[in-house]
Amino acid sequence: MRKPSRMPIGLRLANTAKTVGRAFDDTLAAAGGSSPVWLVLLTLKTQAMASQREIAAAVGIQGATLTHHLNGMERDGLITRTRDPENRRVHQVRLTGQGEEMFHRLATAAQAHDERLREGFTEDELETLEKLLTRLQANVTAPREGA
Amino acid sequence: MRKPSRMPIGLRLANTAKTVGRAFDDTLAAAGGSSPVWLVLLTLKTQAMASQREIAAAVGIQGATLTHHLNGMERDGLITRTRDPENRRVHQVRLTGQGEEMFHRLATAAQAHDERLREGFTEDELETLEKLLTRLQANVTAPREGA
DNA sequence: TATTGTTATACTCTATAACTATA
DNA sequence: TATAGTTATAGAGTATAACAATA
Repeated sequence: MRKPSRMPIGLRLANTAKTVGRAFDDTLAAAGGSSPVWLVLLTLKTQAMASQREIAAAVGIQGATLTHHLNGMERDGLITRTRDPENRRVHQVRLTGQGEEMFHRLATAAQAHDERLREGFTEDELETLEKLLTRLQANVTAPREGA
Repeated sequence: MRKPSRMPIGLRLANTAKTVGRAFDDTLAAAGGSSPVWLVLLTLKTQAMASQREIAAAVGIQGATLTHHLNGMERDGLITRTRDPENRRVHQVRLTGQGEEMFHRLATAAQAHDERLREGFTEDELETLEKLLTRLQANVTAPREGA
């Protein structure tokens, strides 16, 4: 006879994500950034030639929401937006020097956060955790019969 | 030689929580509720005699934020607030009949969500996941030398 | 017509500061 | 003075709908 999990796994996940996410937000804020700004910068550096549609998809937000963040980032001198001469509908988003600096500052902060997070975990445990999280996400992403 | 985790675990956690959380929000919304309302109702049913301070702590929000939600829930007829005659500073929050109904509706929705989430997981895996999440949270909750 | 992105507007959750009532 | 809670205000993140520009 085994004692079942006493708490819904979704609630456990939400609690953990809330606590960890707030700690991360604090870390980013101390470095002068925020979570969406960091995700946008990371996407720009990782997927160099991304259109705004692609960036929004990568960050997991709507296009209009991305525009909102890009407006702020442009105002703060982190990015520039210019039209693509090949297809003038597309706006090319590029990092400025300040944007590069911000990226590196936030990358450092993010790395410190992640090292703190990993403390006491073995590589195997991290891999296990990552796989379990992926499966959890898949369960919710998979199309349902009813939908 | 082992291949290290390719993605920061914090990012993996945030992604999963975002996807799963949104699915849960949709589920609750379809049942006429929301995440904070569900957490408040759950706390009221679980810790019967909670003061607002305790409810706020259990839900993980500030007192003023809780007041905001309770105002909405009172307006919607889910709860009543009366002063405790023993200590008139304390407000006793109680579920109305409608509040009970809402609780059961959301509980059903939450259970369905969690069953979907657990699909394909063994009890052992869920327990492992729960323990790993708890350790992750502890890493961020623990006091730092620098703080 | 379809696609890319912006503008206008608004909603939800959250928070801090100042306040009232009570002890 | 200290505690419980509320009010006023604001800010961050997100979203939808309507629109403009381009293809």
